[in-house]
This record gives sequence, C-alpha cells and structure tokens, in this order.
Amino acid sequence: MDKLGHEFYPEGTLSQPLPRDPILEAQRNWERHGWQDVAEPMAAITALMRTQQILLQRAETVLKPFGLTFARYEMLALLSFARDGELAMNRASALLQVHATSVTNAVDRLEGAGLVARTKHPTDKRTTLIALTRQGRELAAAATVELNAQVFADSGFSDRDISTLIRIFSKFRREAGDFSADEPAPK
Amino acid sequence: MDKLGHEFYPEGTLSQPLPRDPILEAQRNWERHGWQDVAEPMAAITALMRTQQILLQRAETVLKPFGLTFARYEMLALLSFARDGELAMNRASALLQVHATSVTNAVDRLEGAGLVARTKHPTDKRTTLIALTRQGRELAAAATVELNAQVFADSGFSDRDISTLIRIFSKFRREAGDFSADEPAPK
DNA sequence: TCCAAACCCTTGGATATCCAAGTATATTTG
DNA sequence: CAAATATACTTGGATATCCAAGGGTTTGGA
Repeated sequence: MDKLGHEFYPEGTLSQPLPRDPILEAQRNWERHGWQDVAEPMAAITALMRTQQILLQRAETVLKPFGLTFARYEMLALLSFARDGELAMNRASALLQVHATSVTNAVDRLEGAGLVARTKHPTDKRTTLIALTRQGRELAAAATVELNAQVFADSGFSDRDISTLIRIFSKFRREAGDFSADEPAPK
Repeated sequence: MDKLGHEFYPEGTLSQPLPRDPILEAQRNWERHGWQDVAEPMAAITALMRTQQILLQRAETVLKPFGLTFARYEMLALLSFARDGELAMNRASALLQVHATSVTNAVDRLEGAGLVARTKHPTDKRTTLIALTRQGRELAAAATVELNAQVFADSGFSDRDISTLIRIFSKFRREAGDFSADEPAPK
C-alpha cells in the first residue's frame, strides 16, 4: 500500500514518519493555552499510550502465525507457570487484571482451538478451572521463544531505561491499587 | 459490587489489590526458565501495558459524563488546535496515529452528536475535511478542564519521572518511525 | 436454621482497533 | 494523452475490552 513504509516501519499501516512529533506539538499547545502545569503529564501519558500501541502491534505480529493474540498468549503463559498447569478463572482475571468477561472470551477461543480445557472445581461448584492441554503447552513455549527473540530481546529501550521503567511503573501500579506488597529492595 | 474496592481503587471492577505484584512474579518465572536476558524487558513492557490500561480507564471515567470516549476526545482536542478548526481526515489519521477506519468511526459518532461536521475539500474531491461545531468546541474545552484537573494534574508520576518518561518514549517513538525530526535540545 | 448478600461465570450490548476490499479521485508514467 | 499506480474514505468482518444483568452456588448474619 505505502510506497515506502512497510520495510522500514513495520508497525501497522500508518504512513511515513511525520516531520514533527505530534505529541510534542500537543504539549506546546497545552503550554500556550495556559496549562503549563499539566502539559508535561499530558505529554507523558499520551506518549505512553502511543508506545503501548506500538509494542502491542509488534507482539500481535509475532503471535499471528501461531494463531494467537496477545490476550490469549498472556493466558497461556500464565497457565504454563501455574501449579499443576491449572488455574481458576477468577484467579486468572485477577492476575491478568482484566474483566471476568475477557477471561471467558479468551478461554472460549483457546478451548475452541484445543489449547486449554475447562474443568469443574472439585468442591466449589461456582468455580471453573482452566488447564493447558499438551498442545497448548507446546504452543505457549514456541510462542514465548519468538516473543523473546523478536520483541523483548530488542525492545527499543536501553537496559538502563528498562530498569527505570520497571521502577516507575511498579510504584505507579502499587499506588493505583494493583498490589500491596513491598518490592524487594533492589540489590 | 466489591465489598471494598471502589472507593479506594476506582479503576474498573477489578478486585482488591493482590498480595504480590503479578508482573514481578512473571519476571521471576522468566528468569527461572533461563530467559534472564529478556526477563526485564518483558516485565517493563508488560507493566507499561498495564499502566496504559489504568490511565485509559481514568480518562474514560472523566469523559463519560461528557458523552465522550478517549478516542473521540483526542479527535476534538486535535481539531481545537487546528488552523481554522478544520482538518483533513487523513491528516487526523496521521497525527493521531490510528487507522483511517478508526477516524471514520470516531467522526461518524461525533458528527451524529453534532460536535463536528464533514466538509468537502475545495480542490481534492477525495478528501473530507472535519470541522468543529460551536458545540463541539465548547465540549472539548470543558472536557479538557476536567481531564487536566482529574487525570493529568495528579497523574501518579513525580515531576522527575514525567520528564524521564517523556525522554524515554520520545526516543522510542522516533526510532520506531513515528516521526523524524530532532527534538529541540532540552533547555 | 434460613435468607439475604456475596461470589463465579456467562450472555448480550456497546465501543475501539485493525485488516481486507471496494469506490471514487489524483497523480505518475510510458 | 491514456493506462497504471497511488491516495482518500467507507463498508464489512474479526477481536478485545468494558458494563449490565442473569442464573447458579456459597457464605454469613439474624
């Protein structure tokens, strides 16, 4: 579609690079309109959202050949680390930080693909357990290898920036109520 | 719904804080499985995605009383800074970094709400211009006041961290091909 | 004990995003 | 100048997310 673009900028079907950073322009606009005090937070949050979009698209591109989306991959990865490869759906919802309906949706599709199986909880009839099938475990392992190699190994962030991001987001998420434990002091 | 939760952790219908950080646990799992070299990038990217989700939900909560979503708000804000309050749809697509179909979708709804109007481009018949209505301009201004006060003014990041995030994401996005200009050297 | 409240999962509805493909218009090229 | 290519927007299809509401199960207080 694009004359250039795909070879150089493989993130989606968007056009060539813009001559200016649109988020920096938005920041300047905020400052000009008298909102100096929030111009930088606005820019940081907007840039975060755009960065998330780019990274998500990279992951989806890698996972597509496996027939997986990032949401489904996250579910498989979570299960692959669970004791007995089994997890209650409400537990998955809490750990993945998504709505229960999103878990239902993902499990429906994964089950349809033969990658997970639903089981009844032995004592609590309300609860449904999810377990990886052998096929699901193998696919998760293969997909992880590719994600590691194609997305995480060359993330676009320096090692130093990665440590910084982990620190900043960890603090943010704790204050937002995601979790309550204290982090182990960095060595 | 939750016994506790909403007053203290207003981000969605998720349950109480977890005792442990699930992303840190994932990082430990990666390390245990021999992927030490990508465990930190994985954790940083996963945390970024979760942080984006939290911030997006905060923005949506603030915008809901205005009948706006974040995507529609971004379109209104962009138009409010455009020369003559008018912008070609393909330009909006480039500046907002979303697919043309997403712009069509947003403009359909904004037009239905009387907030923007489509106009024909004077010379290029392929192109459609979008313009704010008076109502749209007023709503954008009011929504911005609330977003500034309720999301950006107390973002959950320190001033220092905000500067750091802007720097890291700016570099990342430039290298990802979002834009090509050099940043003005920080004063 | 027993009934209201809480919890677990699912269904249905709304929105946003992307991709593929189609229509119309402009530009480029032979 | 005409044909091929590129661009602009829309439509249709797929997926993910959330919320609201409903049915079944468990828990806890009167």
